[in-house]
Amino acid sequence: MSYNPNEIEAKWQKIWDEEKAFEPDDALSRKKKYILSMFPFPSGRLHMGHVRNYAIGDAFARYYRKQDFNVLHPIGWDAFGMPAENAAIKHGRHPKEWTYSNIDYMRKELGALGLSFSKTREFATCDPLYTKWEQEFIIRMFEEGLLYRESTTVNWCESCHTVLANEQVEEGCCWRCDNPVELKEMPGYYLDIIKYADNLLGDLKQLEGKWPNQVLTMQENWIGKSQGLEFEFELSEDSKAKLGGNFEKYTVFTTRPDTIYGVTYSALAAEHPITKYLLDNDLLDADVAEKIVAIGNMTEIERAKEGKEGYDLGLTVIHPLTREEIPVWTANFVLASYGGGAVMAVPAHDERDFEFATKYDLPIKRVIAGGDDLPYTAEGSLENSEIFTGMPNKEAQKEIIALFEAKELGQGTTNYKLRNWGISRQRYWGAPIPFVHCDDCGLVAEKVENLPIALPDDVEITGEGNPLDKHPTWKHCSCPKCGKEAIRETDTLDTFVQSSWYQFRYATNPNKWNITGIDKEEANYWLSVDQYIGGIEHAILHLLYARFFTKVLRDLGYHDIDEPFENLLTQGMVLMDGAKMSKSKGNTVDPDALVEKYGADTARLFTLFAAPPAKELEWNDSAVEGAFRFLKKLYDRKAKVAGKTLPVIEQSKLSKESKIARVKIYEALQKSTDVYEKTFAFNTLIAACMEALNALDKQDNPEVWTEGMYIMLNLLEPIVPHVATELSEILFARENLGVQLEVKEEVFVQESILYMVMIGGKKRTEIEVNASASQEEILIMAKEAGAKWLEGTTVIKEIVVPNKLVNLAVKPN
RNA sequence: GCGGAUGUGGUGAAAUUGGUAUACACGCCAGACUUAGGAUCUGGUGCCUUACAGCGUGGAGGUUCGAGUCCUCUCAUCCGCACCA
Repeated sequence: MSYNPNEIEAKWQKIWDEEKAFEPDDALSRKKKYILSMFPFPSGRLHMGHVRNYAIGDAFARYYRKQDFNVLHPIGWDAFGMPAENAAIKHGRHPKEWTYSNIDYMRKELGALGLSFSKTREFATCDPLYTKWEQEFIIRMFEEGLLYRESTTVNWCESCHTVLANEQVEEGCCWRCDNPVELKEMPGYYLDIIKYADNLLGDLKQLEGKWPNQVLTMQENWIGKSQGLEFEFELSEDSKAKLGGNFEKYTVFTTRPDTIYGVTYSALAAEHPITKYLLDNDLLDADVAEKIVAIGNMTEIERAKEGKEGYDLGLTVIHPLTREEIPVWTANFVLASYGGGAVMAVPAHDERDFEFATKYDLPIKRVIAGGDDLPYTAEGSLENSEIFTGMPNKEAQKEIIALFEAKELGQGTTNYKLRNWGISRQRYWGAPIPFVHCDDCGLVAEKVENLPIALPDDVEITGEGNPLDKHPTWKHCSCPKCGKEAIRETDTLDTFVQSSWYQFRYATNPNKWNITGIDKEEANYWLSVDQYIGGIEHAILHLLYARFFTKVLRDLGYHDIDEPFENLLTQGMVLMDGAKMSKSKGNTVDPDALVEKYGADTARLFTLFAAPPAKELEWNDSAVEGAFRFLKKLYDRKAKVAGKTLPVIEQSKLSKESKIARVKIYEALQKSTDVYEKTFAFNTLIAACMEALNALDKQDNPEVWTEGMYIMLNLLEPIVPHVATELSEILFARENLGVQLEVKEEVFVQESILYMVMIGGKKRTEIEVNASASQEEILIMAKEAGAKWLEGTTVIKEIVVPNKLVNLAVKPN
């Protein structure tokens, strides 16, 4: 009978289902592996990126199950989010109905791929039982002062009608819809991720070698720690008067305190309170005011493109050390969001300050020696710096901070580029933020016993405004504290909040899901995730948030884990004609059609064979055919197998071809451990199996065939589970899938070895040498064989690399 | 500009970590079987050569008996961040 993947795959999927083959052991006593592929958003259909992601994860899970680990390999649905609301607007479907019906369809698609997921631990993040615990965490964070509400300038996406976190803005545009982001002043909820910045940065060290370097450096840069001096500029008396006595001083931050004597002006952001005061009180020329307002309305990206622009504010401050009066400007390159929105400017030693000073003809004072050209930003000794003159600048940085601290003028401090995580979204399809606004009590957390605060089903979704806010009754409630009439918060949580703790939810036994969010003992047993697999696009977003949440939940006592994901594999994209597959480009391959035509095993085999997992995968229809051909051949060779168990083979009686076949088989077995535990190069393991099958085909010993198939099916089971299990069932009653296979060293012992003979570094000839030959004997043979090339030369060095080659270094006579 | 990667046949890619470069697969060429084949099987396939030889891992140097692998410089491509004071 020929290979019929659809029949075989349906059969085994049913059996695995009935056997509950992939549920983890609740005993928590065995050694464990937690294998996790990033969960999908239920968009409607799987795409090839999903197939790749889950094929990789499934290979790990099945491999470790065979190694007798207790394996947790769960799947769920990242189910809240904009597209559900867009579907509601476009097709009039309720987000909940849309989401759950998509989940039902995609669950079937995953099933058809034969993925070994736990069925009992599946959930969707929009399940009320998930929301309930998430809201509890949020309230706990509020109680601990990690969550606060504040009105500030936010990133606003007009197309999504919602606020975005800094991490969700890519080159000034919305990460989801690519619409340019606007700045808007509005209230929102924030998680104090900056409080954990140092912890998040420091723990990256634990991940070195286990996470891709690229991801580690991206996170490091994103956190953006810098150390320096923070001090205050006192306004001159005239300036204080001009500002109506409302301001005395303002704070600036510098990483270059060594250049403090080179300060020739100070610059404020357009959003700085002093700038605003001047604008609000008409204290600037009308045309200047207009231009400053225009700057304030630009995004940071737009400002960067504009080039340096600024205006004299007509104010002066006092230099803290020299007591000189220094002019104050506003400048478009000063960021409101960093370092207090004000800087000291040292044009001689900073490129931006230099460019600005040159443009506006501001003084430039050199204070670091070195080089001829300004700005000079490298190391050097101080000059024009009073008592610090002559001191190396590195040393001066410390000394000057010490001086500021001694005189109580400022202090050494640390700044981060990382901004606090804005988690409120003005959308319906999300987890409600569990707070209430009370006229008397202010912002009050909902009582934990009232959780979950569920979404109302009867909403009208038009795309205009927040449906929760417009709902006639939902937001009206009583204050959890005083009982008076109050208004429920209508913002919902960023969907990245859900994906920040789902790894803990899977670890909690489903029979406890209604009594606890995270079971501490189970979390401590299962976490960290031993192997996490997902796309590089989450290098900052999800992976930073999930690390943050893990640390916060640890500190709140929910578990004792420091890092959620021990090992990270970032898979490459699936491409077609060199471009990312996308519906709009029309270059997609439909997984359903692929499975229908060739079967899931071919889809999985091709995906793992065509490229190493971290690299981009270029789709190739004929290579898919090639993968299918290999499986057909494998299936066909079942006729060659004679025994039902692993035979004992007498090596010495085998033909040369049979010996080679055994070597190839055992090489593949050796490779397997390496691939799953170190290199993740599934493509090379598959290649090794192909080589083994080719070598088996060149001989006809039934015992060698039996041994070969016995081992090879075991090795291939994680990759092509259906056909491997089917053949194992037919040939070996599946006995070969459960055993620990051992490498037989005698297979690699050779009676004679082929040595390459190199003369003068060039490959010249080969010699066949008895395995027991001594080094001297080998050299004599090599010289005989290479006599032709040794004529007229003297051998000056003889190298014998055991089992490989002889190299004779020569010089002409 | 800063940071991270990657450069190997016509293509996707290997190379036990310093030891016969191009395994495995796709494609291509030839042949077999066929009424036919976009099916299957067999053989061939880095470049230049009739052959011997020579040349070949982006480029230029270096270390070494020996370099795809180590060092220095350089070029190209991709990705991320981007006025962070």
